[in-house]
Amino acid sequence: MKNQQSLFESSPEPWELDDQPQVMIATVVFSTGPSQPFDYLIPDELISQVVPGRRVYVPFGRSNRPILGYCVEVENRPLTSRKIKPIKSVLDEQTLLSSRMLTLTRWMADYYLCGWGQVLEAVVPAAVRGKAGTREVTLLSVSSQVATQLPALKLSPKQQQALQILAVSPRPLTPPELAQQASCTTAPINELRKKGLIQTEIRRVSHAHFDDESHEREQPKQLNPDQQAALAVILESVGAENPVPILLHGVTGSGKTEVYIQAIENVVAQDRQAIVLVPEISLTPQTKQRFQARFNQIAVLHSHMSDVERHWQWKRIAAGQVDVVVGARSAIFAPTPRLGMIVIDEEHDGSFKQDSLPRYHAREVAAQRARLEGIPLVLGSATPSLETWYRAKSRVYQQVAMPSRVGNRPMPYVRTVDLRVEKNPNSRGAISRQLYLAMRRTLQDEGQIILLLNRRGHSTHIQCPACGHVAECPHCEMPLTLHLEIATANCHYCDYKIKAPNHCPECQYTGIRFSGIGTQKLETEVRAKFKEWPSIRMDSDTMRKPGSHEQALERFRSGEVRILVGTQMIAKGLDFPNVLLVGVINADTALHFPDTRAGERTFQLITQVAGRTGRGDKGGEVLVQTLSPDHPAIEAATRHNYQMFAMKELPFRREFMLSPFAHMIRIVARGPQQSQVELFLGELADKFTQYAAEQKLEVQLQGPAPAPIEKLRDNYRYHLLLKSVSLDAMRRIVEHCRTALSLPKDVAWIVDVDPLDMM
DNA sequence: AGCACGCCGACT
DNA sequence: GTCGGCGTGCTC
Repeated sequence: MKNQQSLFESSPEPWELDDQPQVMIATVVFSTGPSQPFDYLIPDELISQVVPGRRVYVPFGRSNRPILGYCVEVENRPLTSRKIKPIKSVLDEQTLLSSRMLTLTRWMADYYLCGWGQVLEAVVPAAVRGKAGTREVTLLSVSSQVATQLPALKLSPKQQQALQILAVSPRPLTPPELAQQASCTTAPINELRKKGLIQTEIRRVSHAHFDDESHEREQPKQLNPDQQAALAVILESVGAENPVPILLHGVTGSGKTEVYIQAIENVVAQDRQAIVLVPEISLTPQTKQRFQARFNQIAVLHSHMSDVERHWQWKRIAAGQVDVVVGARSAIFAPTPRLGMIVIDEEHDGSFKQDSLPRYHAREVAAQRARLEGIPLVLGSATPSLETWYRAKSRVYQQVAMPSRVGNRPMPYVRTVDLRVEKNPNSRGAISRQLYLAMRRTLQDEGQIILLLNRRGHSTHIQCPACGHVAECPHCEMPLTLHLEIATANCHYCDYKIKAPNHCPECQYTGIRFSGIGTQKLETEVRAKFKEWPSIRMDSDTMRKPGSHEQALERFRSGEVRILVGTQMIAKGLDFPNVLLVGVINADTALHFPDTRAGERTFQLITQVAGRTGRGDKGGEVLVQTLSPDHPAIEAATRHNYQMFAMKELPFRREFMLSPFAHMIRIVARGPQQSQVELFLGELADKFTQYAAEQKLEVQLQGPAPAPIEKLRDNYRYHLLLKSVSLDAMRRIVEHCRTALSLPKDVAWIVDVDPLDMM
């Protein structure tokens, strides 16, 4: 590797090179420990096995303890450094990463400031690394040579018989099989192996098999002119040399999925594969069915998959047997051998950003992968991220719009309900008079209703009216949420829970108050007000069991359930034509978060959930309850006006040097002692400033300041924001300071490049 | 990340 | 005197 620090002071002069013996050297990276690459000598006998993308055991450190690393490069070059150790052995028979995937992961390590090995560990599923569902078997056979001279051999009776049986066996046998057939123990068999009369082959076999159920097939749908135009743009770039990513900006219900599918059909017809990324919660049976009905070989990668199946699917994909891979974030790493297109549906969705190491954004990784493979990337959304929108406006990306719904259905009519003036004594609770009447009307018209409330639990606030005491998590100092069904007060940031208090723990007053509304309380209110209509609640509390999601949606689809209450998991992708009313209980929940993306998130959530109605012939309407009906994000969402939202939001982002006008790196430090954490991050900030000045790097520093979640699981948290037009400048600073500052005993810090979440 | 090396305090 | 505390620094 070029960037590896040499143990020698200088590399040999050109005239010395001829005399240097050329040797095979492998560059190896590790998933733990030091993040820089290390060179190892490849022994002659391993030359054919040591291949980039396979794992190797190498001696490491003074004690030469064997550790596992990824070979990322093999090179024939003169032996320059004195200290080079040989590779011990090779673990994988097959390459885990193609050279393109190695390039991609290398880019990720550079971009997201983490070790290459750490990236590889995240990209290759644990199930694949652990070879889940496979087993090593020993297969015995007799070589044809030995078989011909069989009668001439002098052997003990048992050995004679075992050898005879093996010689006539149509397939190789395992030792226990042979022992059974020859009715002997493995002892005589081992004797034969020792004598070299039996050939031994050790093979890894898979026991897993997952049947491809046959699926009902569907024919391509007729496209409307907008869809045809969009498809044409995408297909044009399928054949292009270096296609530019395409933003498919289509309103909810405009038929984006059909466009993706027909584009992918074209790719598959050319014997290439496609990857389709969808948000975590959109990975529903409907999504799966939709693709299964149109493609022969698809792999759906979801989080509730067993290790054995995950490994099996990975192998199928790597073998080129899969045409379309559908999955959440990590499906971007699917080992498709001839990738022809990447589609990201709902590209604005926050679940494409990983919140653990490496903190990548699948959209950015996809853009990079598409670039490396020279293939189109299609980004679809009704509410594009401002990053993507801005790139499209600046002609970095191409844009196609689908401004109307399929079948020329109108967009649903959206009204706001101003909660500030709503003071009807009949409507105490979460449902305003107006929403109540609309619900009544909808139910009488045989329609279905979706109610969105983005807070789970029963009551979000537990406070004593006598002394003012608020029930808080002792580990996170955040208010506890009452969960009435199990009579507990839970922390939503860690797993702390206590029995629901019936008196104040401070002053013993027995009238402790539960206020603030969650989905659970809303459900109770709905049941009380609409006794005769069945309802169902979907949030992470009720959808815990595998299959419960499917079951709940099926009950709603069938019409058995008329009212669906839920958190944001019901805001996306659902396509039920009989939903005639959507109610947003509180549009402001996300609005007042101390986060620069609060407006964007609110706009997206309202627009998305509003899109769940008006999908049939009976139209649809949306009621948005809010305390701030004049907020630009809410106003834009009620008018289905993305442009209006973007034009309000972009100048703000420009002024405050926020994405997409600048890059940001967020540093979060945490530790059990507040002063220590604060002090450390202060020192780090000083180091940053100092180095930036030294190197004349234009970087803006904000903080250190307490993070919005100041304490989490007994750890105090502080953060520091770096902003700059040049991501490279910031990366250099962080990289430099990472080594220049020693870390106090129990303080840890993380680096988040292009953060989405500021909590 | 581990692990060796090293430079100081309480024991046989 | 030496056993072992954990504070630095190196690992191809």
